[in-house]
Amino acid sequence: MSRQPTLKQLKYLCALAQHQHFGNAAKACHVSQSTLSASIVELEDVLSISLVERNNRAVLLTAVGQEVVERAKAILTDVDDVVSLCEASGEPFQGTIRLGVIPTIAPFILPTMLKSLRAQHPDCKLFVREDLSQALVDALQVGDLDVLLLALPFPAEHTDTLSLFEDPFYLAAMPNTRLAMSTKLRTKDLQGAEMLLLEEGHCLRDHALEACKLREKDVTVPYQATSLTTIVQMVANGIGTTLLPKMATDAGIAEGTNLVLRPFDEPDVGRQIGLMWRKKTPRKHEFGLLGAFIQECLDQI
Amino acid sequence: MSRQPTLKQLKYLCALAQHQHFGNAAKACHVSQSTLSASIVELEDVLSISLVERNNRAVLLTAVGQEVVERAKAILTDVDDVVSLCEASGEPFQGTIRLGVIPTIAPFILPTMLKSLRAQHPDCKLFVREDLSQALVDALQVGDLDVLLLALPFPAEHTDTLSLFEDPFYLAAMPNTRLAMSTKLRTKDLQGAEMLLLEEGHCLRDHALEACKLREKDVTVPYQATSLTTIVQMVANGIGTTLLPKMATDAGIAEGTNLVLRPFDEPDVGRQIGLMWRKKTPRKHEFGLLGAFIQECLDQI
DNA sequence: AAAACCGATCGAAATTTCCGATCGTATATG
DNA sequence: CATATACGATCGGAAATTTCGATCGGTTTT
Repeated sequence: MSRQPTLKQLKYLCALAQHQHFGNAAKACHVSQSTLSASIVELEDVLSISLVERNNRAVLLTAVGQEVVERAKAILTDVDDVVSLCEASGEPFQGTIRLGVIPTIAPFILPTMLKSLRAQHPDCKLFVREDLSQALVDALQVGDLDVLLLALPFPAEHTDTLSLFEDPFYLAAMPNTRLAMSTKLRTKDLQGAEMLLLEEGHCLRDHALEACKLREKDVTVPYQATSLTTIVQMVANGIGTTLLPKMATDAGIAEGTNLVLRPFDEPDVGRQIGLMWRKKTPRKHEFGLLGAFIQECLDQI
Repeated sequence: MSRQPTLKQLKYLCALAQHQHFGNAAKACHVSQSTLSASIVELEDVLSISLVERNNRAVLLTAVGQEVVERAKAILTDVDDVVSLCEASGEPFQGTIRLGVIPTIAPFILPTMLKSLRAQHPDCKLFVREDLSQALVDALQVGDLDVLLLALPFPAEHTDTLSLFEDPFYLAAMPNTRLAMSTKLRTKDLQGAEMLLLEEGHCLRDHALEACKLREKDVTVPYQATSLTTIVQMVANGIGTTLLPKMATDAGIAEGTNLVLRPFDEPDVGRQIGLMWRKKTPRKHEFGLLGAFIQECLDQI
């Protein structure tokens, strides 16, 4: 009867697969290199198979090793889910929630939300990570995050989403421009305008293009447009026009400028904001309540 | 940062859930009662929640405890799957195969099969368990068995099946009876005959009823008919008639009697024999080869 | 040729695990 | 009502393990 591998061994193996380097993986696991090395050897011994090829300069996973890593990851997140289940089993908002938020939402919601949360649920520890949608989804799927606040739709397997509210786009332009002065504002009026949008990777960019039926070539991509605030400043300096989510304007992103903010005279020009979590999470109910909580926060703004 | 539960702790919890008794669970895990008790306490400590209620005379699982047990079981079989994956990753038939076989197949195939296996794959360790289909399926799903050899169809979730061969039914009757002497044998001729079949729970019984379009009331259920050999002896003593799978007659189950064995003059009167395994098993390929191997064995009989 | 890097290995120390014995409590028995 | 029995919790010490720093042997870079 051969023994079972240990969770620790599986964890170390996953870390090794991620870092491709014994020393770094060990550091990430807060153990010495010798410990991790021995652990991997022991795992290979228990499974009586070679998982890792330590050739010159590179740490490579065997075919079987890769498969084992995949399964080990799943097992580890399943174990984490058990922990989460227990944490959440008391009243909701008692444990730790690891929340991912995209950069075009975070600055406009988090201040209000964190304040309300501390007031209403002082025992809830909220860990927030701000990153692009794809990075957040990746982190969600490997179990580094519990729930995401982002713009939908965003493709992600093994996840469920909860739509919270519509966030309409406003046109932001200088007062004396054509678009600022037209009687009615339609998306087709944007054709040929000098639109400034965030750089590749921001979902706001994609959703704005889609909502306004624009093509890539209609858009001017400014050098290093990494935040909406930057873009607003550029528009205020007459470089072009842009679209801002209502959320951002409500938060006063255009204060201190003389920009004109105009809603569209058409329905459904905007993006959908919602929550996303792993299908298998044991905390669906709590996250549903979190959604309601976020909606309350918005009403207060 | 709270620590992770250990696989060992989860294993002990599952054993406790199964035995509902600390001492017995400990025995099943080959540890002392104190060890298991402490382990459970530690697990509850790590998860900071009560999993087990030790009231008077009874060990009861908390609601959360039950959920944790479910997940723990899944995790443990996933870990076992990793081990299986590695065992099977070398050449097929090198590791241990835990095979479940139903009682109406086992005695007629296993002798030949085990002999061939030892000859062709001396490194393959075959662990065999003989039980009713439902018990085997249960064992398969919790990971106690790797693959089953049984009669299909048999409903089972999360499993795949591989049909191997048809096993026609033969009528077994005394020479001077109506059914033994009729020119052509049809299933409808069985109406009203005194059919002896195995007791409830044997799938052979159900498949025989279905293949011959018989109802429960057409059948005489003898007291304690637990094996085909017993039934054959009863028929040989003139108590009634029965159906025998060809597999059993080939193995000479009716030798030493003067029973008439007649095939039906109709197609598709029989049962389908096949393999079944968990959908998620990493050893599909190996089990496919096992199926081919079994077919070869049959050709030798 | 020397230095730097990387993973394996070893022995000692620290930690954890495990067991038997015992305790406390609740139930069954006389 | 007293005693016996069954069960799980707890404790202290022994045994097993885990962990670390130091070091080795190999390769690559300088």
